[in-house]
Amino acid sequence: MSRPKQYDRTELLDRAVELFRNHGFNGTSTAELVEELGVNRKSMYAEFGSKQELFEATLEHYNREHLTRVLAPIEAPDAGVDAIRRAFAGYASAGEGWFHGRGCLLCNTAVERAALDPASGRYVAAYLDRIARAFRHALENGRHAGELDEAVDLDELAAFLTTALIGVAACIRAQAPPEQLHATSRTVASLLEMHRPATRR
Amino acid sequence: MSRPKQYDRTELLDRAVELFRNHGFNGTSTAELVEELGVNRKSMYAEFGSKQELFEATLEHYNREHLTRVLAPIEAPDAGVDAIRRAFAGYASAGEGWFHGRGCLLCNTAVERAALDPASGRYVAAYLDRIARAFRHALENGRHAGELDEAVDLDELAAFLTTALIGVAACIRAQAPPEQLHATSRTVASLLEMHRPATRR
DNA sequence: TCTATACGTAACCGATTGGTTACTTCAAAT
DNA sequence: ATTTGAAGTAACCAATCGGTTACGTATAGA
Repeated sequence: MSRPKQYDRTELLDRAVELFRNHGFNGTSTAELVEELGVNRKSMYAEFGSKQELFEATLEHYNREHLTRVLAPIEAPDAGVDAIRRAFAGYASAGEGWFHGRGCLLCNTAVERAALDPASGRYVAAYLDRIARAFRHALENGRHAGELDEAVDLDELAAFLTTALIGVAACIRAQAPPEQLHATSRTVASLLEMHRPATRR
Repeated sequence: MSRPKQYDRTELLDRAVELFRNHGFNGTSTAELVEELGVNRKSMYAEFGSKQELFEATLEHYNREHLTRVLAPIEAPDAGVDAIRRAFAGYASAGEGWFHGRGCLLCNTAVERAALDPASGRYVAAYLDRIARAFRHALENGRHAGELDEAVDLDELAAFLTTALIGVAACIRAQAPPEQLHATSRTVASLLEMHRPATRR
């Protein structure tokens, strides 16, 4: 064979996540990518092809690695209503800390690129669908566990939770007051609580 | 005096709203602005100074004109709980039509620029505050009209509605399924309904 | 040790970026 | 009618954009 690669693709993608999340696609130049990824320009193009393809690989990586960790509580097989509640509380708290002003790469992409770039649009559509299905899954578990009234429309509630989660992510990116996010989390929790069957309350 | 202007500043700003809303700040070049505004490059710079200043003038214009119309129902002196309900229903419907894939300039700016550009950040913060105060105002009216339980924390509910509204705007921009937005609208309505005083229900 | 092969380096490419300069046009006040 | 001063025009600017080329380098297999 020949000289082995002196970089790790996964590490490069992790750094690309940081750049694209902070500055967006248009706001990140190839010069910045070369510098922050710590790789040579030629190697970067050899590995990813183009800025657009690097961006798509970054979205793919973010969805597979980062989002999987973030959504783990509600995607867990045994997730129930409480997982949803704790997830929102967790996101609200994250908005105060490290994520403040950063937000979620896929939510940022949803606003910056989805309507302009078909490839980004497909990733965003899959992202919204993944979230909605995760909520739907946790809500179904909750109903089976008797945490939700039979009259509740689970698809409708899952759609609402999806929009609310995007709202939280967008507001974290917008550097909204942390109290706004906590209030949102508490209100979502109270909504779920209101849907508990009366007999079990 | 001298030769009068051959353009109308307000018309220019309306066209700039379209461009910046559709392609974002970074995605809109000065060449596009010159062409779509239908004004000469020199005149554009004479009128606005720089792309950044034009963008800020556009945000100001959008907030003063467009948002004032959009928020009118909930900012109206006599707005109550029903105004909030109808506003969300209206936004959800708008997402199916002309706004689909466009969204709201200030919500888009919240995600694309707020964390990177202090001037944009200030406009976005004022925007979030305006929305929260509008909701708070309508909720107060609603309580006085006996539409809301005394136990409800109006600030908390207003903060939640603000996040939810940003979520709707972001999802419209992201070209989310229209049904998701209607489901969100209906769930928000049901939440408000649940807070009606029992004696009046 | 030699060689084939893919990696790393750096200079470079035309196109586009935001912004300016030198000049012409035109309408209002004299 | 003349003067005046800002509006309009178009060519132009350096800097940066995303991407490529030519060349030097290092390593695995022979």
